[in-house]
Amino acid sequence: MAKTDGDITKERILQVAEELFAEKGFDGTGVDKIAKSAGINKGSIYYHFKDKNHIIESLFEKIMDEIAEHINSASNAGEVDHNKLSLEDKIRSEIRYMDQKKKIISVLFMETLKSGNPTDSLIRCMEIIVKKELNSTLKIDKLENLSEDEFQKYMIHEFFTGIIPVISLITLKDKWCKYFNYDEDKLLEHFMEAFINTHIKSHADL
Amino acid sequence: MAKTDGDITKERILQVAEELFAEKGFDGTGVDKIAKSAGINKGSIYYHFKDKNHIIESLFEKIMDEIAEHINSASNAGEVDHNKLSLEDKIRSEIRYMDQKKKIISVLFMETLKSGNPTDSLIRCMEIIVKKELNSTLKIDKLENLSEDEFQKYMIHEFFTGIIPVISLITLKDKWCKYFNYDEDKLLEHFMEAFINTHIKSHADL
Amino acid sequence: MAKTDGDITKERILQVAEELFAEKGFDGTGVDKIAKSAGINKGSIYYHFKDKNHIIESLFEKIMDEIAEHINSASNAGEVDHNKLSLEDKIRSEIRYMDQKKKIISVLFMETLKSGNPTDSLIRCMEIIVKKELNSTLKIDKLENLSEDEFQKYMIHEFFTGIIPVISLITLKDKWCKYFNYDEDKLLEHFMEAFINTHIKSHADL
Amino acid sequence: MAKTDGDITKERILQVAEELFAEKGFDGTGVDKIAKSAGINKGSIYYHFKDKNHIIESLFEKIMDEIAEHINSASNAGEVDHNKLSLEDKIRSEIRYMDQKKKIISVLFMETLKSGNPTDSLIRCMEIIVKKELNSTLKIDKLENLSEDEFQKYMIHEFFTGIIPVISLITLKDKWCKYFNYDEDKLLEHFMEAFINTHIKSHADL
DNA sequence: CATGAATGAGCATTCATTCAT
DNA sequence: GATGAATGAATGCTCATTCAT
Repeated sequence: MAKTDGDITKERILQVAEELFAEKGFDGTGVDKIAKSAGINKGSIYYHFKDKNHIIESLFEKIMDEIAEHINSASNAGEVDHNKLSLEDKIRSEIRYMDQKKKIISVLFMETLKSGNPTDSLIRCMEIIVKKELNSTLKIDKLENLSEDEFQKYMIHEFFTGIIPVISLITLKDKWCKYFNYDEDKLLEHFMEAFINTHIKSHADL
Repeated sequence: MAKTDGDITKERILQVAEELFAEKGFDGTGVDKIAKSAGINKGSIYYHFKDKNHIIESLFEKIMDEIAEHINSASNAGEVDHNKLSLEDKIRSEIRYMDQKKKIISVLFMETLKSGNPTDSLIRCMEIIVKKELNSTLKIDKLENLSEDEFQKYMIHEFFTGIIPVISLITLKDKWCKYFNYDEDKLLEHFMEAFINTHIKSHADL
Repeated sequence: MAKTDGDITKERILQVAEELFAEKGFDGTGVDKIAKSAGINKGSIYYHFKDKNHIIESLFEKIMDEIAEHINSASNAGEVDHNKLSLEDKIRSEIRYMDQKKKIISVLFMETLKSGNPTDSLIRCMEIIVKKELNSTLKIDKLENLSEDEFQKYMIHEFFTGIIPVISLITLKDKWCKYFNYDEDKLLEHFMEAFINTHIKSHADL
Repeated sequence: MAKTDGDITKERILQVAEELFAEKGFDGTGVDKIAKSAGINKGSIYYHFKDKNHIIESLFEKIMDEIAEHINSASNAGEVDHNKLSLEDKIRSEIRYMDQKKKIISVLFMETLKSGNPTDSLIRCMEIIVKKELNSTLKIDKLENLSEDEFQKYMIHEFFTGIIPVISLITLKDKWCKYFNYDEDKLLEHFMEAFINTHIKSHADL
């Protein structure tokens, strides 16, 4: 299970690609640049990935696995630790977690916005989160017991008023702060207040 | 003031470019393709636009002007007509308006998500809307009377829990419906409910 | 015989083209740029000149006519005025004259250096000068009396050790002075000395 | 130290480029044509050279290195061999050497003639030769002992009445012979005579 | 005469991809 | 596993030229 040289190279490619895709977009990033930034030979990339698309697909799979794992570990590790946290702290903690993933989330977002692209990974990825969230929010044993409409109702609520504001915050905060010349911490505070007064408050009504 | 041949060509380029950028992204769209889709010669594009960037910039300027004008005309035309509408209807009407602009908004969104891009047009564009909204929401004569922090507080609230959910709805709804095989009208209904229960409700507290 | 608007435009085109060709070379200069620099419409150029080549050809004809005229007027106007000048002053005066034409001479030179170009205008142009010079140097009534070899002998002597050093001085002096950070007047003095000690001195032997 | 495939390709590019640049000039030669003439793919050129300018720069560096080496080897190999040659033979030998380099010298000349071009390679290149020549002509131990003006005096003399006639002969002789329908060998003889009667004779006075 | 607009071929350059070593 | 080298299609852009008005 030890990491081979190849594994290390592969990981470096993914790491660098994530960075560059977030900076310039998938189409705006050349394989050449990935290779150069990773300090490896361009041909090497094609040893590890069948083509450029395979790189972004791997990135998408990786983030989806990580999020799934994060969600499970959170609820497991939790019970004791996690439940002691206030709701606000939980949200802050989630935002902090998301912030670590902001690069790949930006990429996910950009690609999903392209209408001519079958990519729906942002939705697929966020579905994992929302389903989990729904699971803990609702006192229902099984999600499957919900009618499609009820499922969509919650899904849409969580996605558009919960997830989307958070990932927008994360992916846009740098530009926001630069544009308004505003402090990031203050932005986060105001966001928290707004988020609690909208999305979180609405949870009480469910 | 009559439209010259050149103006018509220029408009067709812009029109086609908007469509294609929304489909494949800015970097994913070749100037060749724009020309072919517009039924004109590639060189012609460079007669009207100094380079490819100039096309997207023109598109951004155009949407910003249109939105500014839309906002003004809405509040002016209003008083009688507009005020008769229920709040819900007003929101629906705004969503319908935004829906017409969804292509360029997608492009705006994608480009703003690229961290290595100075583009902040999405923010700049939405700032116009939020400022106007703030103006009518608050009973304050002048926005300038607000402290920077208070201004940011409202701005952040409106942007991340008001505007962002709406433009996400608009730009992602096609993929959402396809992914979940769900009806667009129903999606809209659920969104409306969620939006009212979160963002709109929070307005009462201001 | 009055200059029409068209004539003025044509002259401006030629003037600007000369400037730009000397700066960037014929191939390095776009018709677009000529038009822009001349402050006229690109199509206009094609009213006055059938194609880009026609511009440079006109330029070449013009300089050849001017030089022919200069040579005749010099020897005519002369006799009194001109003959009063010392040999050195005559050379200085010729160099000053050439200096006014340095742009077109540069172009002539560049184009003649291209082996794949039928252009031999530099040679043709300089032939005029050398023939004239020979005429006044030699006490022979008719150049035609010379055998081909004798003609070539003088021609080659005048061209390569007389004309060429002078036009090289003229076309390269700016770069020389910049490269060595040397004063132009001093360069001219040193050149004069060298020129007199080589080419001019050799005239005594003829 | 063995030549790799890449080195061979690179050399072929340089070789072909030199030929074509001399024929049509730098701006008149497309990268496409270089590739086709070299029998390689266009993209390959950009693997070996960062851009078109890099090709000409490499060519300039190469000739400068070669000339520097030629000059050193000439004076070293010499003493015995070389000094046995008559002055005339030495000149002929130098002309023959220059003739081998006439293509790149033409290019050097053309580019240096463009006023809008920082290129001063012709001067820089010839400086090497003149300095060396000065070293052997003058009985002075160190060039550095000369005042700037004295240095310039000799430099200008050698350059404009020595080097320039020679490289003009070399770069223009084909056109001269074609224009006058004259024999190349005879041209060379006449040039030699003229050159000896001007530049070489002047050396006696130094 | 001059202009705005267009055209298609050509330009330098970059792309994703392949493959022998 | 990794590298250097190559390939051909496509990129963004400029070119000389044309022509209706």
